[in-house]
Amino acid sequence: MRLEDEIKQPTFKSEAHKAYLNVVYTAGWLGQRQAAAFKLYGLTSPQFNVLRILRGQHPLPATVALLIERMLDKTSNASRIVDKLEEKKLVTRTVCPANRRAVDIRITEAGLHLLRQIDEDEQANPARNSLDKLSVAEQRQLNTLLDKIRA
Amino acid sequence: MRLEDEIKQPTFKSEAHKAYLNVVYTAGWLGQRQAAAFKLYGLTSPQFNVLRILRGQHPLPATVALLIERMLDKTSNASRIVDKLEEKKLVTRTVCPANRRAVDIRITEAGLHLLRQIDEDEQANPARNSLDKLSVAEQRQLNTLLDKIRA
DNA sequence: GCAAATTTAATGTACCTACATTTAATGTTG
DNA sequence: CAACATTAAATGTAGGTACATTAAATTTGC
Repeated sequence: MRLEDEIKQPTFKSEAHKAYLNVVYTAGWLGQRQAAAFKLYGLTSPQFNVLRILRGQHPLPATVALLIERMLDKTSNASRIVDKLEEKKLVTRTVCPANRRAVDIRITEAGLHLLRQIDEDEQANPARNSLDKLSVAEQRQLNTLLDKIRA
Repeated sequence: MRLEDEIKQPTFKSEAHKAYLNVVYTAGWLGQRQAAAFKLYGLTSPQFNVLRILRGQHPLPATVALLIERMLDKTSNASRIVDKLEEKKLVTRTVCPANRRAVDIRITEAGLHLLRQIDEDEQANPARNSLDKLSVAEQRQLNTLLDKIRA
C-alpha cells in the first residue's frame, strides 16, 4: 500500500523525506507483525534476537558486552532482556570465572527447543514472507540502497 | 557501512533475511540520529510528529483519533504523547463542543514557533541529510521497494 | 424514551529504549 | 602495594509501544 494512503498524507516535502518516513514506517510495520508472531511463543522481538545470538555462540557462553555488539538495537538494555529470559529458564547466568566482573550467559536446552519450534513454524516468520514479495534481485537492490544511507 | 560489519554477523540465511534486518536496523539508525537532534529542542520523535500533524491542521483542531490515523506508529499512545506536549504548553486540549466525547487538540503559538526554529535548523534533520546520500532516482526506487514489501 | 451498543479518550500494565549513575572487579602507576 | 582509573554489568528514571480495560458521551433499536 502506498505510504501516502497509510498515513493519510497526500504529498511529501521531497522524495528524500518520503523515503525517510517510508523506511521508518516499513520497519514498524514489519516489527509489529514479527512481534505478534513471537507473542505466540511468549517472546518479544529483542528476547528472540538475544536467544538467536546465544544459539550462535552455543555451547560457548556470551557476555552482556558481546550481546550488545551483535544486537540490532545497540542502546537497548541487554541486562534486563537477559533478566526476562532467565525468569523463563531459557538462559542461565553465571559469573565468569576468568573475569569476575563479566557474566557468562548461556542458552538452555529449553531455549534451544523453543528456537527449533519457532524455526519450524512457517507462520512464525511474517517478516520473511513479506520480504519474499521482492525478487532476490530487488532484495539485493534494497540492501545496497539501505547500506548507502548509513555510509 | 555493511550490515554484516555493524552487527558482526558474517553471513545471513538468505538475501531476504538480510533485507529484513537491514530495514529494521536502518530505521533504528535513522531514528536514533533524529531523536538526538530533537532532544536539543526538548522533544522526542513521536512528540515532534504529533506537533507536525497539528500544524498541518492549524488553525483547525485535531482529535486523538485523527492523530492516530496520521501517525507513523498507529499503536502508540497518542493520549500520553499529547499529555507531554500539553505539559510543555505546546498544545492545548479542550472538550469538543460538538461531541463531548472527543477532545479538540490545537498547537499553540509556542508550538508553532518551536517548529519554525527546527525547520530553520539544517542540523535538526540528520535523516534528510542521510537520505540525500541517494540520488532522487534511488530514493524513488527505495520507495517503490518498500511499498511493495507492505503490499 | 430508554436500555443496549458503540464511540472516544483515558488509564493500567508489561516490556522496551535511551541515557545517567552506581557497584564491583580488575588494571595501572607512582 | 596503595591510590586511582578503567571495565563490566546492574540499576534508576523518563518516555514510548502494545494491548487490555475503563469511563463517559452518544447513537441505535425496540
